[in-house]
This record gives sequence, C-alpha cells and structure tokens, in this order.
Amino acid sequence: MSAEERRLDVLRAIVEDYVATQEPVGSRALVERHQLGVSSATIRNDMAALEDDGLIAQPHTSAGRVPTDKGYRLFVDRLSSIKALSGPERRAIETFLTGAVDVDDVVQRSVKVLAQLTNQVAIVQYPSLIRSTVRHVEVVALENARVLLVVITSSGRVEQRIVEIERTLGDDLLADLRGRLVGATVGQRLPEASLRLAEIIDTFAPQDRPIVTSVVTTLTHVFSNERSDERVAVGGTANLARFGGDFDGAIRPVLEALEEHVVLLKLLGEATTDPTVRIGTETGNDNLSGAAVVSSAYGSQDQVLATLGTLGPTRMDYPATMAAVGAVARYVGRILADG
Amino acid sequence: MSAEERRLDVLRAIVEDYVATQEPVGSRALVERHQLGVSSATIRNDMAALEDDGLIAQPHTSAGRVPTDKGYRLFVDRLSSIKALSGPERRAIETFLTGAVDVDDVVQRSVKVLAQLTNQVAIVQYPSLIRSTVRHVEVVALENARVLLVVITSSGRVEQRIVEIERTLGDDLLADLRGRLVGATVGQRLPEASLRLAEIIDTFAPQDRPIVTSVVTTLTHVFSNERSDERVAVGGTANLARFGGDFDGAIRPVLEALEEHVVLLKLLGEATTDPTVRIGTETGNDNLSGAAVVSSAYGSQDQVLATLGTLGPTRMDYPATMAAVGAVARYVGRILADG
DNA sequence: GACTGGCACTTGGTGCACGGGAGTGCCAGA
DNA sequence: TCTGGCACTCCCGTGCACCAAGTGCCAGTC
Repeated sequence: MSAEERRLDVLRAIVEDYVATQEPVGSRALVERHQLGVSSATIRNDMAALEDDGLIAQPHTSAGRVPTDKGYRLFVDRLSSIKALSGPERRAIETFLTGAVDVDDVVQRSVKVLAQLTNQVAIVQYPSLIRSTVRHVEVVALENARVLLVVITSSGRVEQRIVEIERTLGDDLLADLRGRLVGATVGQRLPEASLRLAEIIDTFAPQDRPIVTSVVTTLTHVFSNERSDERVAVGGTANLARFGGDFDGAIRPVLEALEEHVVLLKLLGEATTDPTVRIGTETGNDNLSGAAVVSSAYGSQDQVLATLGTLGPTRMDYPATMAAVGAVARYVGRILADG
Repeated sequence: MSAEERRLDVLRAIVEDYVATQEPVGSRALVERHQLGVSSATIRNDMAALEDDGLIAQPHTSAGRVPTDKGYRLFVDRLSSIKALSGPERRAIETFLTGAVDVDDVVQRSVKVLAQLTNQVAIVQYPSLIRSTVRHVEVVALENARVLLVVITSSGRVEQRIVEIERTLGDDLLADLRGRLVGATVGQRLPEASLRLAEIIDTFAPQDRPIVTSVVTTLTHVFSNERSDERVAVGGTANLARFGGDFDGAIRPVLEALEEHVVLLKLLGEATTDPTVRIGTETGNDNLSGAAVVSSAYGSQDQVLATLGTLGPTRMDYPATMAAVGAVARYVGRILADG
C-alpha cells in the first residue's frame, strides 16, 4: 500500500467515523478503530496533508478533523460503493409500495418508506405526464352549459376539468366531438396530442368552433401539464430535528425551503437513473450549506417519469442512503409501469 | 374597581406582556407598563393570590410570573375579545383565496394564508363530502373490461375510480346502467345515495348483476368517502422553529404529530363555527403540552364542511389568532359555497 | 526516505467562587 | 386596604484554574 493509498484510506476512515459518532475524529481514535498498521504520528502527518488538500478541516486548533464538502465528494466518488440493502428492507419497500391503490398513493407511500429507511427528509416528485401517452379521453355534458373532461394517461393518472361553454351541447355534437378528440389523441404522447388537437378545430362547423376551442384549450392545458409536473410530496421532516448538531438553529430555513416546492424541484434536479449526490454548496441553495441531497430519476425502461430523493446533513451515511434512494426509485418505476 | 376586578386586570396584563416579551413578568415591570393605579407591592399581593388560584406560576423563586394553562384559559374565556383583522389583512385573505382554481387549490391557499397571518402552523381539513349532494355520475367504458367512474359533488369535488369488471360492457347495458345510477343518486346526499344504490342491483338481469355489483360497490366507497374526509393539509411548519424557547428540543415530537394526519384530525376536533381554543393538556396529546390549538369549523349556512385551525405555543396572541382563524374559515366557507 | 515516540503547545469544556440584578414575601405604618 | 421598605432567594454572567484531547514538530530508528 503506497503512502497515497493510505492517505485515502485515512480519509475514508475519517468520514466513516465522523458519520457514526458526529464528533471530530483524532489520530489516536483512528488507529484504535481501524487496522491502519501505522502509528498515530504517521496518521497526523497524513491528516496534515489531507488538510492541505482541503479534504478535511479542524473546527479549532485542538480538535479532531472533520471532512469538508470536498472530502465528502471524494469519498462518494472514489472511496465508497453503494451498500446493498438487506433482504428485509427490500421486502418492506416492496410490500408497502404494492399496497398502493393509485398513483397518488404510490407517491405518498414512497415518501414514507424513503423517510423511514434513511431517517432523513424524503422528497418525491409526482410522475410527469410528458412522456406518457393518452389512454382515453371522455367528454360528458353537465347541466348549465358545462362539460366535464376526463383524461386518462398511460401512467395511470386521471385528470379532470370542468369547462364552461357558451351554450348547452347537443347530443350529436357531443358524440362528434368525443369521437374526434379520441381519434386525435388516444395513443399519442401528450405533446403530439396537443398538436393534433389544434388541428381538429377547423374541421368543425364555424358556429361550433367557439365551443370546440374552449374544450381543446383546456385539454391542451392538461396535456402540457402545468401543475402535476411541479408537484412534490415531502415527508420525514421530523428527522430534521435529529440532525441537531449540524444544522443547529438553521432548521428554520430548511423547513422554509421544504415548503417551497419550486425550490425542491430545483434540488432534485435533472437526475439520472443512478443516484446522484449534491453536497453542501453543490445544492445551489445558500440555506442548505450543511445539507446534502441524494436523488435519482425513476421510470420504466428508458422513460424517465420524475425524480425522487432525500435531504439530510452532509454528515450522512452516503452508501446506505444511495442504496435506499436507488432501490425505492427502481420499485416505484416498476410499479408505475405495471399499473 | 374592586380588588377582584383588579386581580383579573393583573392577569390580563401578565398574559399580554408575557406573550409580547416571552419573558417572565415582574411586579415592577407591570406597574410601569400598565396604568393600574396601585404600587408594585400591591401587585405582588395580587400575584400571590393569582398563584394560589393556579392561574400563574414562577419558573423559580426569584423570577417573574408566567401564566399557567389555567390562566390562559381564563384569559381566553373572560378577559379577551377577538381582535378585528385590519382591512389589508382581510383584503389579502380574500384576493388570495378567490384566485383558487379548484377545491384542492382553495385548501392549499388557505393553509398558506393562515400560516402567514398567524405565524404559526396551519392545518386545514379537506371539505367533507358527507353533507354534499351528488351532482353527476358518469360511467365510461375503457378497453380491457375496465370502466371509469366519475362522481361530481355539489361541493365541487370530482372523484374518479377505475373498476375492473368480469367482461366488457355492452353499449346497451352501459347506457342502462348510467341512466339508473344517475336516477338513483343525482340530487341525493351521499349517505342516501349509497342506500339507493344498493337497491338498484336487483333491478338488473341476473347475468349482469356481478358487473353492476362491482360498480355499485366502488361508488358506495366513494360516497362513504373513506379518504378525502381524512385528508388534511399542513403548512407553516417553519414557524415551529420560531417558537424555540418554549418547545426547545421538543420540536421533533411536534413535527411527528404533524405528519400523522389522524392525530391532526383529532386535534382539530369537532369544532363549532366560532373559533375554539384548546390549551396545553386540553389538546389531549402528551407531545403538545406546550402548545395550543385554535380551530374553527367552516362551511356554508348550516352545513359544516370541515374544520381548520392553527397550532402554536401556549404563549400566543389568542385574540389575533382567533380572529385570523375565524376570518379564514368564513372566507373558505363562502368561496366553497359559491364555487 | 518513511515511520515512530516523545514532548511542548493550544484550546475547548467543566467546576467553582463571587457579585450583581431582578424579583419576591412580609411587616409595620398610614 | 394599600404602601414603602427591607431582608432573602435565586439566576446568571464573569473570571479563574484545571483537565483532556489533540496537534505539530523534532530527533531518533529501521
């Protein structure tokens, strides 16, 4: 083992010990707890080098060392591998998620299970409609010149809107409209469905066009999906209180960030299918300097539906958290593909 | 002014000062800040009497006095009147709530405005379906022996379910079923609609009954409304951090309580149209010994739809909080009645 | 050249004594 | 019934000494 390798070993040991104990770790404790095969004096030299590289720091002169954000980053990138979940954990995720009755329920259960598994704050974005296709469109006439539109997508989501139109819809026109809407959209992806919809307006008689236009406009809104794409579910905020030491006094800005869904969406970011880690300033949020986010996309095959992840102190068990996030993402993707 | 009256005046002054300063209030500070017309020595005697009655307490021998739960209770019941909201506040509530696009949006906006207004945690229960009537029922045949059921209620809520049936539904049966469902339920309150539904099963031909039964069962579930009645929205949790001093270290159990919707529903309780206050142990929750809940029912006329409220430290501005809760409840009720 | 033992140095945390300040309780007098 | 005065209690901030943990560095060893 070269000196360089040992230094990285020391960094790994520091991260692991600090995560476990929450206390700055000194050279003596390190040689006692790990089989490094050298004395504490040597470790001290290594530590000085690691500090020169900006990978660890000491809170004050006579204290032990603590990893810096850069240190965690190197740990995540090169010194750790994703820890496998235990069998019971995997089974717990599976049974809990398969009990869900609809898409919303899947999301809510995912949040819960992820928060429990990681002891952190869990964030799950609702599945996007952009990639999914239209499975069914229904138009129902209500009283008082209103119609109800119902859209069912391949992801299992059902959206409904009530539209006010200028006069009551006749049965013939209703059937005609329904037929053409279905013809234009079913089986299409949502963006294409929107395009096709715009074309059918001109195929109606001029006097019917205002009505058709309001219906089509509303449907287009549903397809372009202003809202559900931006929705997120949050859970496990009680775990914030556990962080204590790290965020002390800084719990409030974190809670505030968690209430702003726009901020959360930004945090989850454009994740890939593998768990991604953002540490401290990498989150791009000043209030989260002591926090890290682990996120992953979920979906079926090559269709990314949305992202989910956890937020915790930088001092977290990255391998375990990444494993949990990855596992939940896989199960959620699978379940949504089946349903 | 009798001595008895002055004692209550002293209690009022103590509550007000303590709420404002968060610090135990002494006899000298009291005579300086309020025109009580007597010396501090007299106040000390009054305070001793109030302490004998269990209305105030001192954290330690040489400290000022702090109201007890019993003291707050007496203050709320007899010494304070609900503070009127300012014009801008009223206008803010109104404009913010009228911007809502649907029922869910109303609830979410209510939570936000209530949290901002009171600087506390806001809790809003989704409107109950029990009192509302069925406005429309629609049955749509989907592919693969599935049907989509859509229910619209007078409260503006739209619920949809997908039901798997044993074989594909023919057009005739579909139309027949739709007609009878509409006939049996539209205009009825949900509980009655459920009863009527049960009766129509036998009016179908025996071979159709399994299908009808699954549809009816699902509809009955929607009407009996297992879920939306129990749903609540929570906001303003970041304000918990402000409480600091009071709950110090006890933030976690409160956050946990806030994630358990069952607990929240219990907290909101069976409120009347006037704001109700529960102080400390009155909340019936051990984790909330330092907290108080102000809640109110909302609805239109004599129809109670659900309840909403706030949770904060017992050391809160009760008159202002009660005013805010009352005002938001009134506006929400009015908006849901209009929509 | 790399590692080790030893030693001086720094620094945060803790226990203790002390004094000031705020507040109370009580009593005698108006 | 109220008031002024006084003794008493207790919290809290400050200063001080001391200890434990940890570091940095140096001389010596393999």
